[in-house]
Amino acid sequence: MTVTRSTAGGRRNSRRIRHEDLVRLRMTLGRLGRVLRQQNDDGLSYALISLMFAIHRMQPATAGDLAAGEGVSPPSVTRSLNRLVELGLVAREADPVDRRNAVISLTAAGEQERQRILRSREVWLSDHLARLTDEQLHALLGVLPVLELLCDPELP
Amino acid sequence: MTVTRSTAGGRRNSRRIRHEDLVRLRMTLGRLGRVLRQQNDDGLSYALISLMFAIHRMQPATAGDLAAGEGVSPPSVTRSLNRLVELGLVAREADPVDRRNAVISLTAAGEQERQRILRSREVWLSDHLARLTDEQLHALLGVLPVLELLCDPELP
DNA sequence: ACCCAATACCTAACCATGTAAAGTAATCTT
DNA sequence: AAGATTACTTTACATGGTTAGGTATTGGGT
Repeated sequence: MTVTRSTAGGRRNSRRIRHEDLVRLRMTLGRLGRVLRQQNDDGLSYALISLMFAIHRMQPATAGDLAAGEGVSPPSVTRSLNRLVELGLVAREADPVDRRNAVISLTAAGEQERQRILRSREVWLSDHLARLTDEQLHALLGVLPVLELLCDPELP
Repeated sequence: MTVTRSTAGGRRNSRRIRHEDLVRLRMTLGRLGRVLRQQNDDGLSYALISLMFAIHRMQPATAGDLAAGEGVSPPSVTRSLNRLVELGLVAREADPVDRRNAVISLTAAGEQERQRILRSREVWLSDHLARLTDEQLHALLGVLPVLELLCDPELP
């Protein structure tokens, strides 16, 4: 990114973002989400895929962990887990120490599927990123931490 | 997990995006979408709000225009429109020239509501953007066109 | 030892919103 | 004028989110 418009006034709140930019940003982010949701790798829905990745990340995780991690209610996770267990992608067993906990992990098949999806996603994203110039790509990656910060749930 | 893959098919990955970055980008964008969907301005759902903005943008629009614009199927739009008409926010009338077309527009109440939502969204986004440094904010706005390009529906 | 509150998950019922398939009315084509 | 096309709607279904309430397990206070 090479644009370096300096804050001429110097006032901290002069950082006022142009109305139009706000709207545009909001709309674009919303749309991106929709597009990504729709790109579901033939077979599993977005929610299930997302959950599998969460499991992989937190393995071994309890159902509650996953709900918190996904920012979703426990019943929602329970239902999704049921589906994944049915499909043989996920194993759910009782924690021997505290039998209230459901300990969740990917089965071998689940891990395999996860990797397949990963590859497929990469292809998809790569195809889309291919439309960007080098600078654009660089800028996008540079902004990643900012995007992460944006969806970090703090402010209500 | 730091493999850089350069797939066959060639040119597109000559840029060698790091595997890890791809995953991170994908995950972050997905998460952002979820977060934004949840921030619904008390009352109307995300889909309805989004539709209202589309209407405003394309006014006067036909139902088909809106479906295309929202990247959603016609029945989905029809139902959402029904709801908005019920709520008195949207007017639907037959095009006198081609009576197959449903001409859609915001009512006065709809426009008022749209502006209310706009303000509310701005507050939300502003609050979140407030956590960014000046450079981060700048970089984010700079990347906007890139994000727009990303969700532009071309490649299947 | 026993009861009771808290915890962790599940079940049930509901809602929103996406889809595909079939229906209806208007228009266009030949 | 008949049939094809177009634009929207209706219908039926799937997914995934919610809240409310149920069940089993744990652990602390008496």
